[in-house]
Amino acid sequence: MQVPLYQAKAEFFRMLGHPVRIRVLELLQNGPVPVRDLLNEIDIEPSNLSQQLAVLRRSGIVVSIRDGNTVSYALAGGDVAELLRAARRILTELLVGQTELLAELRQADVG
Amino acid sequence: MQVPLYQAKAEFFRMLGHPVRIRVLELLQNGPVPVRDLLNEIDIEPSNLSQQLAVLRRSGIVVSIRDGNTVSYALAGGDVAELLRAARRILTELLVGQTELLAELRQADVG
DNA sequence: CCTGCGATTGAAGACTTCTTCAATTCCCGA
DNA sequence: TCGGGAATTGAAGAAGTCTTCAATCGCAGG
Repeated sequence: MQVPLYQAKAEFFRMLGHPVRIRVLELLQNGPVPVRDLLNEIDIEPSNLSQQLAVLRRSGIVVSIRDGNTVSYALAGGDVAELLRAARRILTELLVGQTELLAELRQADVG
Repeated sequence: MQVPLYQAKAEFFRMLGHPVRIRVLELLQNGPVPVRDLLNEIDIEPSNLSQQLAVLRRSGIVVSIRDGNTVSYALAGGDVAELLRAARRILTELLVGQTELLAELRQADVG
């Protein structure tokens, strides 16, 4: 392997590290979606969406399918859902942790 | 929720998007590890490691524990292992996809 | 108290990534 | 073949992240 695995992983996570890209992946989870519909959901300029779609395409996690005048995107394979679920689980813990911390800080204010 | 969830997720993934941070999380999976040992494994300047550890700490995914003169880091909670496994599964698919693509390109060269 | 080691911090410049713009491609229908 | 809508591209400035440096903190031992 030319590229060390931990670097490939880091690149992979960086690819996920953008709100629009996350939303797109979530929207694609029930099958292909036309760019037009993504634009409807996401409230962003078309060219910006295209840029983000290009990032996803380059990584290989999605593919684009042209049908006449409309282009649709679809997940390339695998269990993206599972990844996002795992992320949500951890994220939930982290946010709970922060809430508790916040509560303690408030206590400290009062006490 | 003040911060939309998809933005929190994006920040979370961005936090993971660095080779050193990934390695640290992997090294912490069997329990706390002193900074000294991390430095031994990772080949990076101490101050750089500290910066990356600070990123992890700020996100809440790890905590630091001081014992006399040595500081150790530990996972704050949850199933980071599962997340990394899910990531590896997808990553493997993606890399296989790229390898196949490469093979096709070579075919095209010959044919 | 002072020295030294382990680790952290803040700041600055190099480097990446984001957003936006104008220009372009692709395809359909007239 | 021309017009027009859908989507993409390339480029440029703004914004963010990385690496490194010197300075600092905290603690143990002399």
